[in-house]
Amino acid sequence: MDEIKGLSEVFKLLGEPNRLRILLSLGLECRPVSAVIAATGLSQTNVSFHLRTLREAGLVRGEPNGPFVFYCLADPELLTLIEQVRHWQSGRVESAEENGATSSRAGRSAAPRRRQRASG
Amino acid sequence: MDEIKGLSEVFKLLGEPNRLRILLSLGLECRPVSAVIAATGLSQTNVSFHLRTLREAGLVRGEPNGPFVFYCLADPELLTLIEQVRHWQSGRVESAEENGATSSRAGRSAAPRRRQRASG
DNA sequence: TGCTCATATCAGGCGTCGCTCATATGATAC
DNA sequence: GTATCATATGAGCGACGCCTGATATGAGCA
Repeated sequence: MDEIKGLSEVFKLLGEPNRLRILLSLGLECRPVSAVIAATGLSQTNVSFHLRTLREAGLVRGEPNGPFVFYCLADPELLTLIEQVRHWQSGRVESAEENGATSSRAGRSAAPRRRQRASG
Repeated sequence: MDEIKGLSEVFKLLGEPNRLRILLSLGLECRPVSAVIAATGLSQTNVSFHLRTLREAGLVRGEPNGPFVFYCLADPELLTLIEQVRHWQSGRVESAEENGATSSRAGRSAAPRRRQRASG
């Protein structure tokens, strides 16, 4: 597989808010599905669905224990990476808020050149 | 905005293969759109579309120069973060290839418990 | 064996978004 | 002013994937 494609697939997995919530709810522990449901407030089937996706991608692993299945990160290093991006993003957000006096349009990063649509 | 939602949006932006290709084609330089098109092989309008998305999200900035618009990363730190994840991912890929003797089903991370669908 | 609880899976609906075609706009040269 | 080149934008289509409701399966207990 194309390397960049494979890399983008990791990002894509993390790019779904509820899936990211699920991963972060695990932290560095192994937790039963019910704990993930309680922590995220998502439905059981939705959690199960996302956990399957994460499991098949190799980001988490499931370990049966009696009637429970405990899920944890397959590699704790992933959490470190996520936290690094999180730290970077929070810095951007704070920086953007400091520039908050600009209008919402400017906040959307106006096109580099003046441009008007004739039909506009 | 919900912090995790905001974080997932960064990942989502990076989770689109062509958008990631565009970002990586910039590297640490400011480059005209035409260079991005040449480097990625994507159509002009598709590149422009993605650059707009990246620009509005604040990941890149565009600088007009004569008839050209040069784009670069708004924060070079982003490239560092991407490369870190890339390094992590390539380690996983190599590790998975070393375990390549397993069947494709096992490679897909079988469900934690034996499960058969009666209607299967 | 039947019941309860925990979890997984299936199928379908619907919203999101990547890409294309057509076209508009800005900058420069003649 | 016109032509050319570089780039941006609008609109629409089709693919994708999240979520839900229904249901299946496994484990434990009486």
